[in-house]
Amino acid sequence: MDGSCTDDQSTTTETTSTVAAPVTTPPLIGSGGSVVLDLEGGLEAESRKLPSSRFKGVVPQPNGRWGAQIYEKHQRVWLGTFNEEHEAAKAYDTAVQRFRGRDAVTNFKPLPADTDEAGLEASFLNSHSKAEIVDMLRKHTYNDELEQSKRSCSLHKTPFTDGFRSGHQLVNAREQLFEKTVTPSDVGKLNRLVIPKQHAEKHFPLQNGSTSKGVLLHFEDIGMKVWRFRYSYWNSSQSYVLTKGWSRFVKEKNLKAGDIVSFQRSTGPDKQLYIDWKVKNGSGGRQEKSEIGTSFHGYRVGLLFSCDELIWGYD
DNA sequence: ATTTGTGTTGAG
DNA sequence: TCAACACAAATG
Repeated sequence: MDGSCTDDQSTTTETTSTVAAPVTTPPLIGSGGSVVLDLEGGLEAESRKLPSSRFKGVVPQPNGRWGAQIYEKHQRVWLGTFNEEHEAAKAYDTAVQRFRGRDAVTNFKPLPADTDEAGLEASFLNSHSKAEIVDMLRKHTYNDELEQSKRSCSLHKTPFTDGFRSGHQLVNAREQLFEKTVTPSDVGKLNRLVIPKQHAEKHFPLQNGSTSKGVLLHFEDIGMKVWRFRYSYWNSSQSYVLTKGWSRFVKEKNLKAGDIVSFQRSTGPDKQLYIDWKVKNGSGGRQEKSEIGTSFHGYRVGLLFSCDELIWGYD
């Protein structure tokens, strides 16, 4: 039935590219189509032909997913595979801007240029090699890296951010590692939190020997309470997880599915790890009593970040 | 057993 | 340059 592609047939909006791309996709394939034999075995009209994407740089994969690719110097550069067609299209957009410059033709980009955001992303792109950008795209970590880049340099125009150079008030500067919106099972009776593979491997690499038995990680929360979680890799589900100790965190913070947990790490030599959480976005303020009085902490870690270019602690 | 992504080709 | 298609290399 509907199994075949999700032919929304263009929702118009998709062709918002700057200049070209006025048409994208012939409205409808030649109805008459000249294709003499359409009926054949007719079992699955799908099994034979692949969907064919409406987006530039996007190609269908046999398993229903989407691949992104860009060409340079006569050869293809693979940008990875994605579940959603538009994700692949966005990956292409990112790549094409890094490869061909600011005003290359994209699938979406030319959205209301955020003036500021655009500049930040542009500098982010240029501060990385093509290979690095491609790598991020293939690993699906581009957005995280970009966000992190934005945070580290809040170097606006303000010449002096008074209040900061207090000399001794300089608390631990942290960098955001990643966030995860917890699933029902993360806060359920399985007593474990699955850490998305790409983040786990990047930030919490397990040593060869530790893979099976795992390690004990220490995290400090907003109230300076230290949490210890067993971190290991589960071969059965092939996933990285926080197990022992996790359920207590869920209980104390009263975490619910949809809430977001965030992991940070000190940028200093200590490499101290931090954990924080916030209630699901738009969750009309579900504030449980939470005896600990944590009531609501605005997730302000973002303000504590340091920028590599800002040197402060050098006594 | 699946999935990725490369080899290759033909069209634009 | 680009995507369609086939299928081998890579992964699980």
